[in-house]
Amino acid sequence: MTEDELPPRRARKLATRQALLDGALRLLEQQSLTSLGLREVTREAGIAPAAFYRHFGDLGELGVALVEESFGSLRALIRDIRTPEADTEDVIRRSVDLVAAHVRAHRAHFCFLARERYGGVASVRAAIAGELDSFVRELADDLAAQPESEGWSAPELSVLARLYVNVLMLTAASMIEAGPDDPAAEQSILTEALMQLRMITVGRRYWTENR
Amino acid sequence: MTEDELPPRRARKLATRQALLDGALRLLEQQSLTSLGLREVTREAGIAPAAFYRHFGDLGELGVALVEESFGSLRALIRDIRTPEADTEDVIRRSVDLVAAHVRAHRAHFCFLARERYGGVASVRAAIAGELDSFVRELADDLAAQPESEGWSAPELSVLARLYVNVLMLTAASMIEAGPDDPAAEQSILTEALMQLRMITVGRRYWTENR
DNA sequence: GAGAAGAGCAAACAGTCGTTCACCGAGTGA
DNA sequence: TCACTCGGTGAACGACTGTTTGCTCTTCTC
Repeated sequence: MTEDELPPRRARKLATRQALLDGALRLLEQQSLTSLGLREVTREAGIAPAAFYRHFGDLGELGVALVEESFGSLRALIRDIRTPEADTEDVIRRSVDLVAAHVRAHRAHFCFLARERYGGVASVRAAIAGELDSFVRELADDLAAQPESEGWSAPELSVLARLYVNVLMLTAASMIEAGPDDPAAEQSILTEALMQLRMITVGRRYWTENR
Repeated sequence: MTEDELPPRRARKLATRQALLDGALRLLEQQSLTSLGLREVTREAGIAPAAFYRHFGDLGELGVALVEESFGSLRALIRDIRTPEADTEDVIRRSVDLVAAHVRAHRAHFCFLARERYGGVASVRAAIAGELDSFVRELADDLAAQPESEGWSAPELSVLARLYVNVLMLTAASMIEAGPDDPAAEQSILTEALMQLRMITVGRRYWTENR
């Protein structure tokens, strides 16, 4: 096994930086980024207020860092969803299951993304939009590689991909809003998402002959 | 023509209440409800901080009132969209146009709704969700009355209606994010929304034979 | 026209806020 | 080993916060 691989100096700095991110994320489950206080965050992280400036110049910077962290864990989910060959129904079903599992495992991250996607900090909104765009592009590429996409133009595939992504993001947001302790509500949200994805996919199948 | 119809006492009270709502809405274009300050709002409305309590016990109460006001203007839009008989393509096109016009006319209201739909104040989130639910129910009823809905169950119609509503709400949110002075971006958002609605509608047409 | 009601005000309350500053002490690199 | 870098500290700053209190002055009610 390898050693820590990091000089203790940098390691400690990264650790308290992470403490700041974790503390902020915890607080952001109940409020929005614009209402977050610098002292509040440092209190939650267990450091002095002034130490904040050693890591971020601004609470907005911390917000952007949180976006990167959130999408970092999302990328694993995306990689799991992207399986080139499989029955369409299976892909849909597995996508919904994976999103559900991921929301359960990273509730705070999704809560943050849902809240700040149209929140009050422009730089954070832009960061989220950019990450979602690259997600949409990846999905559009995957869709393009499938035989069902014969006769589809690139813009059409992009629009379809965004529709899929939006449904999944709204599903995640609904799960967050339902709370973690309501399996019945969660189940109905997931079956609804399943049906919406199926409807869209039926539309996709007959699109070229009805466009 | 009729007189003011209102005792001057109540009229004045309603006027300053409206000034509070207007001022808050103006501030909420750049921040979120949880970060809104009571003094900030009263300053914007031109009254003393203490006078706030004559109208609302709480900033959350003001938020709920803003939800009602926002959906009040939305209801006019919904009534316009609901036209029993028309070609499906026409309905889609007209819906997108109406949403676009309504966003342009009531930008601040949509900005508020997009931001607080998953924002930090639970009572406001609940109020928005409730209004959206009743919107979904109305649309589902309209859809049920159409001949294309033969063979559809009530839950299926509800799911479809929610999908339509979500697309329209996300379209509005995208328009807000693009800003009022970018006609090119606005046009591409609207054509994307149009295509998404068409794809869903194709799915609807072939749903019963592919479900 | 007298008295009650109530919308709005200024002032004061104890807190909290973001930011700056000099300073400490442990890790770093020669 | 010695100078140095630098993450973290505690104190202090003025500004701003939500809420309460007692008070005006207009409007309503009888």
